[in-house]
Amino acid sequence: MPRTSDPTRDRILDAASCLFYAQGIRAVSVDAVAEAAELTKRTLYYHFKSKDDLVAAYLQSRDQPNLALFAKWFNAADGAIADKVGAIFTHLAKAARHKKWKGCGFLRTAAELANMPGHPAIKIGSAHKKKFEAWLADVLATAGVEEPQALARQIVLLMDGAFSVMLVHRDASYVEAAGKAAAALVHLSEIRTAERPSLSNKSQLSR
Amino acid sequence: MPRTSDPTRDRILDAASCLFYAQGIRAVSVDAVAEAAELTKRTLYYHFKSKDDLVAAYLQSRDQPNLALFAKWFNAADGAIADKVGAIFTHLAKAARHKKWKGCGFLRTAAELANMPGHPAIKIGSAHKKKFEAWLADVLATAGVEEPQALARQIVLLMDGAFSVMLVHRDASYVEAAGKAAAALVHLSEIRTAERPSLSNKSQLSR
DNA sequence: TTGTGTATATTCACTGGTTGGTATACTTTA
DNA sequence: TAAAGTATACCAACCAGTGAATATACACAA
Repeated sequence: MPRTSDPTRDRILDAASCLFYAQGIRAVSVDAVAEAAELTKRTLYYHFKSKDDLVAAYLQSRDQPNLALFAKWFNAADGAIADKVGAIFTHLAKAARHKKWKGCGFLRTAAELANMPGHPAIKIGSAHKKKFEAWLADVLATAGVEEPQALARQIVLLMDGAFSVMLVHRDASYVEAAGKAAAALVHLSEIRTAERPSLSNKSQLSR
Repeated sequence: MPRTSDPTRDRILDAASCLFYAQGIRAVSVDAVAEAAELTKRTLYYHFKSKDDLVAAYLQSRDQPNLALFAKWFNAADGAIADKVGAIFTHLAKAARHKKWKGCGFLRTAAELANMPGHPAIKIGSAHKKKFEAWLADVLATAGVEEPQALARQIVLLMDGAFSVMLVHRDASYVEAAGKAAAALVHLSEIRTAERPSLSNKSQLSR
């Protein structure tokens, strides 16, 4: 029976995460992961049944930490809902300026494995993105925004667009542009909400 | 002296485009390209000095056709500027429903080669995306929209976001959502333009 | 027309290295 | 002792790239 924590497995996963994110899936060999984890390939194959399995585990291990980070950025920000959404992009822009930043691991993996639609790693990526979109729709709904699900999807598109465009241009101002667009779309929803005669006008409408 | 058209080179490029787009860069071997082009690997290496060179040529060959396609979709659409921009997304959504569609080759290549920042293929991708953004800013400016460059960038972010998210979810409704967001942002710019007292109100403002 | 030189274009066979994955035996630990 | 975990050594297939020989095409001279 598997223990709840497995140090060796975690060490492999840490090494795999580092390498896969930095260099890509197919560019990193199982040998390279084993060497980085300071053990032999045979041991790695004792803990993971194949490379595909390892790749899936890599993305799975990034699921909760990533979601938690976005939530932290959102919750730590002051101001109206548009400002809190904007804060996510501001933090993202800062992270994107780091040399080691290489975009979104989920999107890059999906891009690389686009010819394997049923790959477990892509399913994990899909679930991750869905979770983020659902969380965003939830906080938007709580803030009383009109059509929170549609707005959340639009913001996700801007965010993932920024992730991807950055890989081509390496210019963090694209992330800021995405943040401005997101804030504008949030304001637009707030205006629509305020205009609706059946609802009392929201006090947090900043202008 | 090289001829203006080189059938053999073109045949290699066609085979490479097919395979690289369908399966990804590192997933396709030079042998596979040579076999698809019905010649030996050694002949391929006579026309291209390396695989990297071939990859760059592949993207270069997609530059103008892609831009022309977007321009065609835009020009063929009737209505206000927001509708013409929306038409690009509508056509994109239709294309995205095809089984063989695998997103944007430029973005996917950049995602796969993210660990090689100076790779010629990424530079070609960057130039391609810049060209599209500049073209979009130009048509927006011609339509009399406020801040055409900022708006063009936001639309590009939505479009590339749709390209990328589609690889994860395979759900064309994301493209439609991006189109709606783009149209909303265009309308927002038009409203701002109409509100500006120093400019006479534009006649093409549809509503 | 025929022969010859030359640059272009193509092929076969090969290299040295890497790949994902495994058969088997050894070591640790409960 | 028995199971879990690790290591050595190995495999067949594949990889990007190359050396040397060859085939083709065309210019020009005899």
